[in-house]
Amino acid sequence: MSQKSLGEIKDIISDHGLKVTHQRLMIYQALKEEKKHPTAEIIFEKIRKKNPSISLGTIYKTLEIFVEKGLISRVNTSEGNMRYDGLIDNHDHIYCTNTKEIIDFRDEELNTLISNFFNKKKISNFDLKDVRLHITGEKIDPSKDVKIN
Amino acid sequence: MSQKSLGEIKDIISDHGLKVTHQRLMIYQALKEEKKHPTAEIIFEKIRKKNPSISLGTIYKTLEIFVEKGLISRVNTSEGNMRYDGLIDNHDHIYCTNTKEIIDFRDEELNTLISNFFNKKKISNFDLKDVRLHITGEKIDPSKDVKIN
DNA sequence: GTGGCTGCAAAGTCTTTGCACGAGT
DNA sequence: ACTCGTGCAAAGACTTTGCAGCCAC
Repeated sequence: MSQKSLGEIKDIISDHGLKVTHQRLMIYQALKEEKKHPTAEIIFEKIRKKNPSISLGTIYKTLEIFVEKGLISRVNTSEGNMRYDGLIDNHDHIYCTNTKEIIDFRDEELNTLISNFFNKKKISNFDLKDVRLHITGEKIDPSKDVKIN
Repeated sequence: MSQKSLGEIKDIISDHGLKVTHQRLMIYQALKEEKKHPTAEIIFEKIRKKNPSISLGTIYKTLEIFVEKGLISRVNTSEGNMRYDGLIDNHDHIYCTNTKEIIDFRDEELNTLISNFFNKKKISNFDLKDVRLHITGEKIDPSKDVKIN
């Protein structure tokens, strides 16, 4: 379902008023594939294997443009670097303090709970756009995945 | 209630196994006073007015130690810098995208809602420590405060 | 007195910027 | 063709580090 064809990706990019270049296709794809909310550096290393001529500056510029145009989003962290998220649907993040992983968490019941709450709880002088949960903790066995029951 | 005397602050610092120094007292106080979750730079400028000899390096080192020892906490951001929070009770943050302010949000009903949810929703191979909300949006009138009704 | 703390400056990391060349429409 | 995007390298912002001297305990 979330796997997109090359043609679809081209459309997404050009629909946002951007030229479709090889670099942009690769950056977009790399981010979609990478589930762990990578840094610019990680995307750079990943793409470089197939395409050694790409530059880190381009990765930064492109990610910034994608964020600006709303194709992707930034992830909040308390580490000193930026991480990106290729999925822009309404979901939450689980932060693992030992492995530094950021894992997606999706739950419809929770989303409903939260939006019901903020429908009655009004905040004045504020135009609310989005509410996300930051779930913090640590993996018990770092070699295995976290699983949501 | 949250206003602490000098003696109380000294106790907090030494109870965490740290030497009580003038710089630490000032850094701790500055952070408690500052409601907007300041950067190291902002704390530096604030303290410098009264005490011009303090160094930025000390601010960074001290904040880092305070975080490590649990006296204060870091705030997650998607900007390129670190911000700190002097209040470590369970509360959420409102992020204003135009003024870059981070405003505290406290609601007992919401805390209960969330903790009830995570009591039944189990995440395996994960030791959950903390759940916080990131409320994003923007001030309608940037010159006035956001008010929670 | 001793070990931890501070100030200073230098180094390090991450990110942005400027510019000439190259590619997409 | 014209404009926008890319690569490179330099600059910038933020943070960490090393070390000599200083201070709390």
